[in-house]
Amino acid sequence: MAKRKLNKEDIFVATDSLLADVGYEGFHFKPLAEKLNVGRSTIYEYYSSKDDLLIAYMHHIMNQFMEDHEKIDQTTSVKRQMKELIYLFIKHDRILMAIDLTPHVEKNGSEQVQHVLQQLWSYHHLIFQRIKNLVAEGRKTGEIRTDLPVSLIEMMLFQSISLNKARSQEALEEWAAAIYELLFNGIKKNES
Amino acid sequence: MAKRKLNKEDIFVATDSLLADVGYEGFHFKPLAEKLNVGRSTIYEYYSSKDDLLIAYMHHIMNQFMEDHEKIDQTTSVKRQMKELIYLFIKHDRILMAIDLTPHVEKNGSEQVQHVLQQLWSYHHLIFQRIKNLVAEGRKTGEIRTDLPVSLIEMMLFQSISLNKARSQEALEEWAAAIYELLFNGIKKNES
Amino acid sequence: MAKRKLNKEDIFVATDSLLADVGYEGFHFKPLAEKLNVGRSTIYEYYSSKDDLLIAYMHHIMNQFMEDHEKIDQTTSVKRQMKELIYLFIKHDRILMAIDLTPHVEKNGSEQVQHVLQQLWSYHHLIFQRIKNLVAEGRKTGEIRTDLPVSLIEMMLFQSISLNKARSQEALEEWAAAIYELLFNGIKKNES
Amino acid sequence: MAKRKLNKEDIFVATDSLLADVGYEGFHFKPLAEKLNVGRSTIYEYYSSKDDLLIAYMHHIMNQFMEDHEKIDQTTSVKRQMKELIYLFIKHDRILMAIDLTPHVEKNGSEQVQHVLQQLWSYHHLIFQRIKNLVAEGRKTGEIRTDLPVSLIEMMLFQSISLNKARSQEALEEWAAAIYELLFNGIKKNES
DNA sequence: AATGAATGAGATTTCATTCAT
DNA sequence: AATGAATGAAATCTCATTCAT
Repeated sequence: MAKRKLNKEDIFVATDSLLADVGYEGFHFKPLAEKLNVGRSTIYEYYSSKDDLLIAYMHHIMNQFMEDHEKIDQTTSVKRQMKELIYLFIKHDRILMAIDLTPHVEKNGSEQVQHVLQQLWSYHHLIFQRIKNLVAEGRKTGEIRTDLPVSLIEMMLFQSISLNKARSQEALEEWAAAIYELLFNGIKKNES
Repeated sequence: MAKRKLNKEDIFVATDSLLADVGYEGFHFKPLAEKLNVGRSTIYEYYSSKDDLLIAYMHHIMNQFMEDHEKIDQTTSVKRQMKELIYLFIKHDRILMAIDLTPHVEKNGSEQVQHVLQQLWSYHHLIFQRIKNLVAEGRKTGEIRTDLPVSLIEMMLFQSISLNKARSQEALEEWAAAIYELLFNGIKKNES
Repeated sequence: MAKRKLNKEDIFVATDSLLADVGYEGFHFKPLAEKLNVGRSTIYEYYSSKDDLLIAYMHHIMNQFMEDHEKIDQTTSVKRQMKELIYLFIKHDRILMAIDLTPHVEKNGSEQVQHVLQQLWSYHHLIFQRIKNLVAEGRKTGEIRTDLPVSLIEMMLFQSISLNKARSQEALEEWAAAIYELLFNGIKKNES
Repeated sequence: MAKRKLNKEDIFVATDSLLADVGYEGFHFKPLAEKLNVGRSTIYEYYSSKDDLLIAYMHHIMNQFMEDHEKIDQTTSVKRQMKELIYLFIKHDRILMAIDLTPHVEKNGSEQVQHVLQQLWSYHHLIFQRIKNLVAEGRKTGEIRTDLPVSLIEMMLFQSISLNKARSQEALEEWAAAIYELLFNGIKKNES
């Protein structure tokens, strides 16, 4: 086996960390290479362009989420499903970042890229659709108020993904539960 | 016979519109100059650099918010104050955009810039502090639940700024009210 | 009028000279900029990419040729027309170089470029078709031998473009006449 | 248990084919290695650089030609010799490609390379000289017209090498004969 | 002998900024 | 005050070549 320093997994980790630090702009191969302790051009041995890398990264993140997402039992109550969904959002907090990358990459329409983007978009759509359906169902079953704009509820749920800054791994579930609590029952103290 | 074409106010308007359209990346002097119908170099007569312009813009946005913000009557109930604060967030939805600019500008530490940034940061801090105080007070007065993490409540309130996409001007108040409703009473239907 | 050093005509001249020196590869913006005594990036103010410049150059060359080409009286004898055509080839010896550029540029299919390429190709085609027609007609009128492969005659005529290396301007006509003589009557001494 | 996969002959064949396909630019070690089914770096075991390989290739092509060339009987008539020479050009159509490589390699003056280039140049020169001598002799013996520029006749003969695109192997001789016919007797139909 | 991996040099391109008028 | 023109720094990408196994 020859000189082996790098692998795609390493690159994902560094990409993730760099993106989290500086966002899409500011995401250049120079700092990425520095993080990985390799020459800038080495990365091109693994991904033939910046877009290529980002697409692969997005795919990776999305897939991880979709895998977990499919495990949610769709036969239980809306409340229960929403609780789980929120938990997933918190656990996979990178999807928001990944989704935010889409518009930047969409520009260059190189064949292959377009195809993967299509799939990513369908995932994105699926996630949002999932929320929409849950809210609609919750309204029917009387679990969710009908006097609030649906779009607001949907957006609020979706936004909850981004409420995860700097959480410790263990506390994830509790944090997700708290978000659920807040969204469902509000912050007002109910007199008992 | 100097053509009086341009003034700082015009530049702010164009900056705001361009930033809203394309975000920080994509914000270049070429399109900005096109929007203003002047030569690219003309803008340098008013701001000595891109950072300079952005700093001034951020300052402008912040000031507008702070002005309104000071009008909030701090002697009324926490609920009332929070309602008004949310309304202000919705009305001044540009502050989030302005705040997001900070990390991009921070890079180069040119003396003057650093000073203005400091002030902007203090504003940012002040806004967040305001939320913190309200939440703390609400907890004391029993208006706000104590079984939810304070930081979550604070973040959720702060995030509400970004829930303003594509609202019509008239509907602002209703939208703000809905957000308030959601946050305070939750999305769960209460059996009456 | 502001600092004016450069114009598109200058760039064409330098492009022509550089292409003649080093061909398509070896044609880089660095030496071109040096020839023009400007910074490398300055050229981008005039042409937004290397392809862009080359396309414009090809267009320029082709147009010059087509202009002259249309002046040929198509009602005279095949011999006369061919003589004139050969003269044009010699005079516009750059078209061969321009045509040779086509395959290099064709790769990147940016919208606008494709369109201009189409036109260039139609010119190229037109030129070759012109030769084909003349040869066919000459065979009918008995001016041209029928015992030689048509394609060979066509190729030989077309190749004559490239026989122009380092001719002095004044001698062009004589040189063209000599080529015509050679092609028509051969190099063999006819015993009179 | 070393896999005996590669030898210089294989590399020549692949080089020839790749050069014919894509020309000098486009001639990279990556596609070459793919054609050979070896790793890119393996080629360096045989040639220490791209230039090295190309020089060797040119040498190879030239030698093949020179070998055949020496077989031409220099005591027969000019016409006969010229006919044979044209045939050789057609048969060894690769020399033109090889000669075209020269300017690309000349750039870097690594000692060894320069020496081989010198030799190649002498071959090139020798070929052209051969034509020159034949033409001069033909003029003396009255086989060739003296009213045409010598240089034109020489160039025309030399150019005939490139008239070989896509000929089938069997037809080579006939094609060469046709070229000879055209050059010697012209394309004009002689009234019998 | 063969090769996977890494890399540095150089080419293309973008854009904020300066300069001369 | 306004601007057309020029430019340098930095980013993306390619490829010949080297290195360690």
